[in-house]
Amino acid sequence: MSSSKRKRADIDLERRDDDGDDGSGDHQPVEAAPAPPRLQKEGQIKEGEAQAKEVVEVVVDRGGDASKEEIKYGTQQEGLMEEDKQSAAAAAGSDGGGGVDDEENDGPGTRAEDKHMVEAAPGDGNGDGDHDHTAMAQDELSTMQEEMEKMKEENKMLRRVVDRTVRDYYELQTKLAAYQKQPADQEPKETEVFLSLGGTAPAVAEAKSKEEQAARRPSVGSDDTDDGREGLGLSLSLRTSSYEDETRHDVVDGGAPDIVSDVGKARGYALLESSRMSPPASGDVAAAGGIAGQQGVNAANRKTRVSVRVRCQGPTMNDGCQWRKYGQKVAKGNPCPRAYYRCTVAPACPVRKQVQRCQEDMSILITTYEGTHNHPLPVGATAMASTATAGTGAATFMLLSSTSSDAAVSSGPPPASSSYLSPYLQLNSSSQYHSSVSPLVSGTMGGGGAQHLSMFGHSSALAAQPATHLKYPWPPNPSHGGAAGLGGSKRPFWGNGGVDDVRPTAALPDNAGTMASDPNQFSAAIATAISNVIGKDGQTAARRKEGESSNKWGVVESLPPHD
DNA sequence: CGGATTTGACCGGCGC
DNA sequence: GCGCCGGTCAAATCCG
Repeated sequence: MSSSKRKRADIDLERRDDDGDDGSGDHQPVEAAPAPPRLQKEGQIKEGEAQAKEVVEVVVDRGGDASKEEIKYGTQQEGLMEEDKQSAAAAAGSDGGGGVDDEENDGPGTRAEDKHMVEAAPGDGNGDGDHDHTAMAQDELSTMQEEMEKMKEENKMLRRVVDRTVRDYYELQTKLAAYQKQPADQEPKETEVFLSLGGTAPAVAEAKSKEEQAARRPSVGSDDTDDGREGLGLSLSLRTSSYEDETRHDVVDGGAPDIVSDVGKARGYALLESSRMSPPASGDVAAAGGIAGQQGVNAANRKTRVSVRVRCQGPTMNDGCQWRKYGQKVAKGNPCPRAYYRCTVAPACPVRKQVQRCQEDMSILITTYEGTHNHPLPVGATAMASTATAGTGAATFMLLSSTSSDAAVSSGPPPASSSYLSPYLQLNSSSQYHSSVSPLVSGTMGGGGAQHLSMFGHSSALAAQPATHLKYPWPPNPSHGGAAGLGGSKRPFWGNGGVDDVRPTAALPDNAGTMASDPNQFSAAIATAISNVIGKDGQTAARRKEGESSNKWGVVESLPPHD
């Protein structure tokens, strides 16, 4: 107070102390408030949008090393698309015939009902033409059955594809790790690995384009948008490129527009971009010693920056952490005010986040996390939140448990690249989690001490990792944690209720439908994983301008189920 | 009443 | 050196 002029970096901690005095920060935050209700005005999101398609695209650029990874989990154009179409067609057909009106569902299940309707309809009306009706009904019935059969087959096929994709994904990871090992001190050339499901080839294209530079064009949008909305798909792409290319993603700052445009087109995406600004001496970053929070000083310098774009209806994204708004400002280039939040889960948590909406698509929320949490994340924390942490190098590996088969994740050998740690992904639809993805992130802090952070952790996971001694406001049970569970009341912050779109649920490809149910989660998880992985890497680069800082961005785009 | 949010001012970094 | 701009502070206000 007296000395209002303190250097931010240094001050961070000081201030925190202050805060502590004032409000004894440890508690308030904890129980407090759900996401800030106010932003809602800005957002004005319609519910309808919330359900868009499920497209998840994760792009992680490891600028420092000039590598970029892109994972896209989304529109499975062909397969799913077709399915959708058929569904639609079927639905339409039945409607026409049976006059089903109330239920506009398009799922297969509905169809069955429709069928009945069809049969019934004739009956009620007139007694005449029973034969015809009957005949017709039977005819239709058989037709529908055929359709159903087809659909079933398609479903199988899709499932297979998904499985395959997942498998491929892991393989790629492994390969990637291998690549990483290769001496690439300086600027890795462009390594691109794309994994796509359902012929998401376009995704790749997009990825490239993106990389190409701000020229973020339609790729993303087009791809997803076009077909995306109708179907689900999953694609993953990994790429490594020299960071020069990516120097400019102003996304975070004024750049918003850039991405926005992108996103705008994409209509409904959630982008997760992660970048980290860290000093050239990347290596240290991690080593820096642990908890950034405590090392406030350095922390400032080695801040991890992760930007997440999510189509979110809520005022803010429910990332599982508790935030306190400390400022708001209108940044140049985007009329939408940018809100500044500080993590209040732990008294001295250095993590901050900026939330801003895309000017073009208000439904898209751009959340930028900065710093590393110095405390374990709430069970309900989302992957995104973790991202930040992970980025700092806290995360050594990530675990998305998945029941689903092949996903056999833990595959790859720890990636070894000097700074690169490969994530172990496991997609799991565990019973407890409502079949939600529960990624667990645990990281080793460079300092040698190992700290484990868990995002959506399983209780077990948490248990296993005694991380810090902080008291957590949230119950260890995943049951609560699952974002889903928190109904909205005022519970722990993450309780925001389903909040925004980020509802952990999705599971893997076990069933395309499931995936569809919430891709966001999945995407988020993936994004996190990726970012984590990448995050570890030494990143260098443009630490100066934030705009540029984006050397390495992880972008996750996720669209809610059908628009 | 306590805590969170709002909002204008201030500060420091960066580009010109 | 100046101005712009993003980020943060802190008093005032709002909310539960």
